[in-house]
Amino acid sequence: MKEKKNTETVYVSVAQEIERRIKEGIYVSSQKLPSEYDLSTEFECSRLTIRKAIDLLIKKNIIVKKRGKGSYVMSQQKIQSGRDGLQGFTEAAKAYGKTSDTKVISFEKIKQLDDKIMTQLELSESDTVYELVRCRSLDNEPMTIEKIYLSEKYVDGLSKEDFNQSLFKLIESKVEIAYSHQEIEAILVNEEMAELLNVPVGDPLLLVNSITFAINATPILYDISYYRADRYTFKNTLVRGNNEGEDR
Amino acid sequence: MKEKKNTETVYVSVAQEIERRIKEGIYVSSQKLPSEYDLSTEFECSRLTIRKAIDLLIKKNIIVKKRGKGSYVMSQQKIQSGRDGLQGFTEAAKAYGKTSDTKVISFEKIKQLDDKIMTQLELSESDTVYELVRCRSLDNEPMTIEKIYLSEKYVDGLSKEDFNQSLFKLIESKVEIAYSHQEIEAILVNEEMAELLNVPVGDPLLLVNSITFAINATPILYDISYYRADRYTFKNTLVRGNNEGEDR
DNA sequence: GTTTATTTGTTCGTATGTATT
DNA sequence: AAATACATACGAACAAATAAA
Repeated sequence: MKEKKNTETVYVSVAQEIERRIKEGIYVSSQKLPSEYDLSTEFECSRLTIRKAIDLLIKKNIIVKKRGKGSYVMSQQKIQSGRDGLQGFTEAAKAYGKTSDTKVISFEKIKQLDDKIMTQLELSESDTVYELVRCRSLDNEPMTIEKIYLSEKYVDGLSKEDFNQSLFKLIESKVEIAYSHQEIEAILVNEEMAELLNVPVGDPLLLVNSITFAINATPILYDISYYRADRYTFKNTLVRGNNEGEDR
Repeated sequence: MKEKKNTETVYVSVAQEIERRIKEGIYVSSQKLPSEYDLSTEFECSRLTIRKAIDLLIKKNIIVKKRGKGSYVMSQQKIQSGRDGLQGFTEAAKAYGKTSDTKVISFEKIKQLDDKIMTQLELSESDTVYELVRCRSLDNEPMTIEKIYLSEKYVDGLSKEDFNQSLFKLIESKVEIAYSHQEIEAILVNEEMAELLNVPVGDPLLLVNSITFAINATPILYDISYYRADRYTFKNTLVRGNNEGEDR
């Protein structure tokens, strides 16, 4: 173990400082930031380093740039599901100052699984698949039910109780998680879900299907999540294209 | 306005070539790309240029990188609402090989507008606001109803017929659009929407509220869109954080 | 209306650090 | 321990968009 901890990379710490100034109100929304050149002088680093720092903040949807004009602080800053990537539930709970809780409802071997899911997981009929059903609550109010399907090899040796904690942490000891594709749609609650989520039948739900992959594009798990629509929304920021590729 | 074609920037054309190879199947999903060094040799440019090209493809969710390992082609490539930023409807239509169509239902001055919306648009009671209601169809099937609220100054001199085309194009002649915040939720269809969208009352809908801003963080328009849930889903890709800033 | 200054965008070259195999 | 590959950082230069003189 070497203790070069603080290293912090210049551009990350510059980004943090700029972000701090925005939060402090030193750089106000709708105000132009100092130019890259000025910032590089102030922070005593190269302009490219400033650019990298600003790129970070653009990725975080805090800043927008315009060629020939300058960099601007973006209006507001919302909590976005998915902004920091996967695993947003517990985070979001923290951000709203709520307690979060995960309960395992069932965990069992599945004999017959939907063909579409099997195909997407790149499994054949001979493979054994497990189904994990969990209920996640905010402030003890059930918010979402998730059904997760994963191949035997990722849950080998694990039992029901192990899944009360972060699923990703468990799986990442076996394989590295890289990204996931998700699809959001709206449906009506059925009896099964109505009971689990404690809402009346006929209420709308947000249904989120997602497939999670490892770095080498191997599908790891298929997740079907049902969110109470009256308590949960997905937030998002779209930035007007920089016209890189094609026209629109 | 001249239409500058590609080739001008090295890293963009490199990115396009790499993307082409992925589409052609030369670089297969789950396969590692050549190293940045090898690519820079092949394309006869600096490694930084390759990195910028790859950064572009990462932003497009086509590639994922892992420090010390390499760059990998991401599995699949889905059409994402919002991938190219705002104004996805017509694009998405094209991608699915469908015809799209926009009809103006109404366009009129509003006297009393919801306080929340007025606040978000940073307008006072004395300001005049217009409401534009449009219906957008795919293959002549109504898909979404959008209610758009904007200040008088952006629609000055325009009449109902002008809005059958792209709203953004119209507005961008007056002010430059930079980004928008959106929020997705699920609701049940009411009678008004049921009729306009031609679906039974009680069906679920995707409700998308969005605020669009100019570069200087001035809110331009407030958009409330209702999407038929049985025909429309939002797709998204979440990438596992690179642990840049804080911990999570 | 043309020129000039400012500001971001792109690209090269070079060097060193860090993670993985 | 060594080779490979990505990450960070510096300096320098010119291009292109924008706004001001």
